[in-house]
Amino acid sequence: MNKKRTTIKDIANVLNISPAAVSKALNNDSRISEKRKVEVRQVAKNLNYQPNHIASALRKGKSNLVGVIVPRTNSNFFSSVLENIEDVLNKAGYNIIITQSNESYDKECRNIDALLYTQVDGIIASMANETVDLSHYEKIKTQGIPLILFDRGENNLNVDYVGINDYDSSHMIVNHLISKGCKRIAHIGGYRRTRIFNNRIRGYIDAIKINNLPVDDELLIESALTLEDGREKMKQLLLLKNRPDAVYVASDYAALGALQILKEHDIDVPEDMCLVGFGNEPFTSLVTPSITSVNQHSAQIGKSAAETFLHLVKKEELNQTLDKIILNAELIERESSK
Amino acid sequence: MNKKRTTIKDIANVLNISPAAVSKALNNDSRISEKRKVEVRQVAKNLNYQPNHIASALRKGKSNLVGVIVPRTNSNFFSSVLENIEDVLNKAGYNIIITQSNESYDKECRNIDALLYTQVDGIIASMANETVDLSHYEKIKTQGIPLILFDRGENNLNVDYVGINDYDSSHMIVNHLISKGCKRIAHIGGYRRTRIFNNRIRGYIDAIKINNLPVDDELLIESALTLEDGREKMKQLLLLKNRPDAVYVASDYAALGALQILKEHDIDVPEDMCLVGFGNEPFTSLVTPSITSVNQHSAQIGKSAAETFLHLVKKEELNQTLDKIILNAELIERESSK
DNA sequence: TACCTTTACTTAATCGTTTAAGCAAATATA
DNA sequence: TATATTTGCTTAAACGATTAAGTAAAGGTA
Repeated sequence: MNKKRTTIKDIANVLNISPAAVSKALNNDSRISEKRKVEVRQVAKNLNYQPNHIASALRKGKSNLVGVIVPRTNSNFFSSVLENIEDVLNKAGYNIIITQSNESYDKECRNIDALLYTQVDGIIASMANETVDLSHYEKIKTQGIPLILFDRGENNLNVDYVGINDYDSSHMIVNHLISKGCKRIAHIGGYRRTRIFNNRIRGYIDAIKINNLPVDDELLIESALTLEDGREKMKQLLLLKNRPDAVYVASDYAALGALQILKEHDIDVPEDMCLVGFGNEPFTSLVTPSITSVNQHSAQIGKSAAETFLHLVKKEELNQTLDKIILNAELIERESSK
Repeated sequence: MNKKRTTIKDIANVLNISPAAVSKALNNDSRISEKRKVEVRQVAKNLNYQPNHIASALRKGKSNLVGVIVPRTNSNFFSSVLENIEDVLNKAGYNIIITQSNESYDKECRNIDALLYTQVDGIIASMANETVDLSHYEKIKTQGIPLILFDRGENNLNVDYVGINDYDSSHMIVNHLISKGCKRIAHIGGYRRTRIFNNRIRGYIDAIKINNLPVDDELLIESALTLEDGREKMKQLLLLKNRPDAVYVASDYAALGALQILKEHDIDVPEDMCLVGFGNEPFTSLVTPSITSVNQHSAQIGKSAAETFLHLVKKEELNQTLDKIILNAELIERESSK
C-alpha cells in the first residue's frame, strides 16, 4: 500500500516548482500560465491526487459543510426537503450532514453540539416536537453561524425561516369542509408551543368563528400527532355526547390513526364523518378511503432553505433583514371529504 | 461581534502557559497537574472555547466523519438503519454524513467523490438499483478507506457486509403460501444483477421445485420494485391465461402497487389471491387488507454495520478476514395471506 | 552531597493548503 | 534607451491543534 497520500508537494517536486504554484494552478489562478496549469493537472491525475479538504478548510476557515437537523427522515416531507437541500448546496460546492432529532430535545442539543464541533458553515433545521427551550439555537447564533429554520420554526428566534401559510391553510380546510356540508368541525392539532401548530389552531378557530359555527373547547384537542396519538384523540372525540361531523387533523400520520378508529367503529368516512389530514404523505392516496390532505411543497421548501443559506453566506456580516419565505399550501381533495 | 473564535492560544495567554499545555490539559494528559486541568477547563468555559475539529483532524490525520450512502432515506428500513448507525458511531466519537443516491448510479458516484473529498474515515453504503459498474467502490478500497456494505451488497467487491438471509427468506415465504393452500405462486422480484434480489429469486425457484410446484417463466418477473412498477407487473400477471393464486413481491412498495391493481380489478385478497411483500414497512399493517411481509431487522443491521466499521478502524492494516453478517429475517403474517 | 526520578511543563515541528508579499524576467510604454 | 507594467512564479507565514523531544525544578535515594 502507498503509505502516504499524494499532496501538492509531491506534484511540485515532479515539476520542480513550488507547492504554492501547484495550489494556484489547481485553483485556476490567473497568475499561472496555461501551460503550467495543464502540466499540473496532468501530474495530479497521474499521481492520483486527491485534495485534502481538511487542510484547505482549516486554512480558509470554512468547511463547506452544512448541517441539517430534521425530526426524522422517514416521512416523505422531510426526505424530499433533504433531497432538495442537498441538490442546491452540492451545486454550490457544499456537502450536507444530516442528523435526526427523533423529536427529542436532548438529541437535538447533542446534534447541534456535534455539528458545531464539526465546524459546519451553517445549520438548516426543523425543530423537534419536544423543544421549548431555545438556548441551543441561540448558541448557534452567538457563534455567528448562519441558521435557517424550516417548517417547525419559532418566532422568538430571530432567524430566517421557510414554511407555508399555516394560518391560511386552516381557513382553506375549514371552508372546504363547510362547503361539503359539515357543521361541527373538530381539530386534532399539534402542541400550541410549536408555532406552526399554534398558527393552524388560530386559523381553525378564526375560520370557525367567521362562519358562525360553534367554537367548542371539546372539539379542539392538542396532540403529539403520532399515529398512536391520532387513535387516542379520535377515540376521545367519539366519546362526546355531541359528536363532530368532521375532523381536521394537523398531520397525516395522526389522521391515519383517526381513520383506523373510525373504521373500527364502523363510522363511514366521509358519509358520517369527513376527515382531512395535513402533509400530503404518499399513503394518504393509498389507504381506503383516501385522505384529503394539504400539500406543503416540500421540494420548494428545501430549495428555498438552501438558497437562503447561500444568500446569507454571501452577504456576510451585512446584518441583513431576515428572510421569511411563506409558501401557499394546496388542498388535495380525496375520498375522505367527498 | 467577537471577530475571532477562542483558540487554545487564548486560553494559554490567560493562564500564562503554553498552548501545548492547554491542549494536553484538555485531553486529560497524565503529565499535566490536576490543578492546571481545572484552571484550563474553567478558562475554556469562560471564554466559550469551542475546539476546532478541523485543525485536530488535520493534525491527527482522521476526520472522525463516516459517510453513509443510502438509495433513499424515506423508507422506514433505511431511516431506521441510519438512526442506529448514527447512534453507535456517535457514542464512539464519530459523526455521520448521510447522502442519498436516489437509486441513481451517477448520483452514487458523485456522493462517493464528495465523501472522499471530505476525508471521511470510512463509508457505509447500500447500493443504488442502477449500479452495475463497481469501479467507484473499488476507488474507495484503493484509497485504503474502510468500506462496509449493507442490504444491497455485491459479492464481487471483497468487502464487509451486513444483511439478511435472502435466499432462505424466499423459502420461508413460499412455504408459508403453500401452507395456506396456494398452488401457483408468482414472484415479482428485483433485478437479478443485484445480489440480494438474485438470492431471493434463486430461493423462490428452489423452494417451488422442492415442493413440486410448476416453475413457470411467466410467473417470474423482474422489476424496479417501485410502487408504479408493482402496478405494471401485477397487471401483466393478471393478463395470463393461467393466473397465479399467490404473488410474492420483493418489496413492500411494489406489493402495495400490486394490491391497488388487485382491488381495482375486484380480486379479493386473500380469497382469490394471496400477497406477500418484503421489508415490513409500517404501511403494510395500515392498508386494507394488511400485507404479510418480512422483517429485515433494520435496527440490528444499522448497529452491526457501525460496529463492523469500528472493528475495522481498530484492527488497522491487519488485513483481517472479512465480516459477513447475515441475520435471519422474520415473516410477519397479516391479512393478505390469511 | 551527589545522583537519579518524577513532575510539569515548554519548544518547535508538523498536518496540507492557501495567500500576502516579494522578485526576476519578459514585455510594453514613453 | 530608460522606465513602467505585466507575467509567472517563489518565499514564508498562517490556519489551530497535536506531539516528540527537551528541560528546569522538586522530590527521592544512597
